[in-house]
Amino acid sequence: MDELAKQHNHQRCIDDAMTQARELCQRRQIKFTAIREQVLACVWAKHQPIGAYAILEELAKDSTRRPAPPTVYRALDFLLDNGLVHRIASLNAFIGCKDPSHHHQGHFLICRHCRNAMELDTDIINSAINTAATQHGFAVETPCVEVVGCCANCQELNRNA
Amino acid sequence: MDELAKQHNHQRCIDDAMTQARELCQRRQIKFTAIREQVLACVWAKHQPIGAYAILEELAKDSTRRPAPPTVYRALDFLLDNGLVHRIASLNAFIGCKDPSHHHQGHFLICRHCRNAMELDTDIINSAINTAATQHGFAVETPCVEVVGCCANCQELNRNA
DNA sequence: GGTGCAAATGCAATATTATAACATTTTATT
DNA sequence: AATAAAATGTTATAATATTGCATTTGCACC
Ligand SMILES: [Zn+2]
Ligand SMILES: [Zn+2]
Ligand SMILES: [Zn+2]
Ligand SMILES: [Zn+2]
Repeated sequence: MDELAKQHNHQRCIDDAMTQARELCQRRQIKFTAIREQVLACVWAKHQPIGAYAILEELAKDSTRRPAPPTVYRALDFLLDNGLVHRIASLNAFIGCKDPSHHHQGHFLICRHCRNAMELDTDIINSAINTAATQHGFAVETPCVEVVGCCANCQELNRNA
Repeated sequence: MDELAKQHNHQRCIDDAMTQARELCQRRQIKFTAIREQVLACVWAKHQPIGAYAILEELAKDSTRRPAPPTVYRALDFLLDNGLVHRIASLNAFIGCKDPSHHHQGHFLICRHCRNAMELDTDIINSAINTAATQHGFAVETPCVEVVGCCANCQELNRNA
């Protein structure tokens, strides 16, 4: 069964992520301010990548006053710099990183139906990229892999439909 | 020596691309109109991905009247649909496809210094992606691989600098 | 040659994503 | 308290992309 299927206790995903973030910021002596925490919570609300302006809408709901775009983008920049979120270029959207303590550029499987994105934790793809790049004398810095397709859960649902 | 190095005769890249496009459109009974041809020529002017608005500027130079954004985007949509160009999501830019007759999603090595993008023609990366995806029951549709780094030529130049 | 249709283009407005520039507030340090 | 640095607020604007509708063009049909 896929980790994103119905049974999964998402509150635990959220709690884990927020706890990891707090601890990571403490270790690194950087500030996990209220805004940064709110933005990270928005990002972790779902396993679907969320856009900056959608985050802005969420923040507007939670407090009486609506923050301006730079507020959200600055928080996102902080979270990106510290590896707490990844940016999905092909969607102009952001998603929480499941392993922020270890610096890396995530690879994502993005379901076209349910919009969930899953971060891969395999080295297979990086190896293949390095092999191909090396053949051309190219020095890899930041590989960006965003695979659109259909997740296991949605394939199952479509079979039953 | 890298194919993008100084020796390479780029006029030939352009001529080949335009000829291929004309023939492909003829075979498929689709229209290679003047605008589409101009846009494709802009895209092929360099090996660097070019943005839609930069294309628009180029078109404005060549004729007295400046086209509106939809003109360029429609031509790009046509070229994308027919595999004549690829979109580089991480740059919001477009680049000519070097093998439009064979339907595929390109993988790109993008140099951070000279901005040239090279399309890979290897299956290694696709295999790795499929392997990783299959482990999660994910059905791959369109893999997007955009690797930023430093090309062979620029590494050479930096060594000498 | 005209008629009608579909595809392509022109055009104006607007949506979406992201950043620049500068003011103000907060926090930590001396 | 004085100072400096970091973070946030605020306004405006840049950059990318799309919607909706009018007009033109190319082409099949009569
Ligand atoms: Zn979850
Ligand atoms: Zn799905
Ligand atoms: Zn060339
Ligand atoms: Zn280079």
